[in-house]
Amino acid sequence: MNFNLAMEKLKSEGFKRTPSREAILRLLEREDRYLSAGDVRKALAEKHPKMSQDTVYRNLSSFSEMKILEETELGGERKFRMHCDRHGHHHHFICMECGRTEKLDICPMEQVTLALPSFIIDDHKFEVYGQCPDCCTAG
Amino acid sequence: MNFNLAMEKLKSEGFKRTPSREAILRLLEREDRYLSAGDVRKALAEKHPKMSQDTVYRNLSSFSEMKILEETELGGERKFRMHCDRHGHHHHFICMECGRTEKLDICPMEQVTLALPSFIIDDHKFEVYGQCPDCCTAG
DNA sequence: GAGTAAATCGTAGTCATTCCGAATTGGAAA
DNA sequence: TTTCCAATTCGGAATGACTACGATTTACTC
Repeated sequence: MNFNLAMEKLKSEGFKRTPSREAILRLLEREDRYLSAGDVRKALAEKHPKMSQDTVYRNLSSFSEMKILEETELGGERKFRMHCDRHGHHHHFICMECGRTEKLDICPMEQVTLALPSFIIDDHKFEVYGQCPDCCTAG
Repeated sequence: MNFNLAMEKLKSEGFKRTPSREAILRLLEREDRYLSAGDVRKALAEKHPKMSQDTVYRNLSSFSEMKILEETELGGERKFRMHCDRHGHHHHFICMECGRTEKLDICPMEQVTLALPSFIIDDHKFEVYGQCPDCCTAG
């Protein structure tokens, strides 16, 4: 998803267009990796010094609920990135050095649903952690 | 892993046998599902009212480090369960109602390592969330 | 049984996140 | 364009999980 699509989605869901929301979404579009609320605040501190934490947290949660963002929980923090909606269902490799993500199309959920016939399955999480090629050589 | 094996492991790593550690490990053996530090404190409150949070957190972390426990992060909390060491590498289905877990032998990591030849892969997480058969009918 | 390092206690501190009342503002309606 | 109001934001306080730390107690060795 890109910035313009995200703004359309916001409008269609009855949300207002505010400078805070524009700045947060522009940042996430540019970074293309998982950022925490704190990361967002730091990155916007210069151009938006008065943006409160409440605003950052509330908007990130809203965006995540309406699927503009993808969300995960890592190292005791909630982290967010732009939703990859050009592709179907997918997961990510996450570089623990730089935060870079790599899309993975592999998902074993078909086998899981077959293996658990009497269970209701609502959700799942599949994430791979390590170092990306850039950080392998750098470290 | 069971209580006795866990106590052996503690001894072999030079840890002392204390009433706190016994109580925590007995509880986790009995429950056989993911518990948070808070869950542990509540469950032990009657018989061990003076056990401090420091003791609970420190011991859960130690046990996790030495692979007596398995650990995950769920709903903003660290959760722990006895390590399933009779079986090889595995993952879990986790019931969001009662916390019951079901072992999954399915894991797609071979395909992932093939798909990411120039990445260093250190770890991964694969969890499935939903309702177990008991909670399906109850809910 | 005495000595010592480990473990625990009680409490205070940290950090991410949420809550809340007051002030501001985007955007529809007049 | 101006008015208006619910949505949004701000600032700061509150919450909750987790960690840190000095003082005290305890498990284990000799």
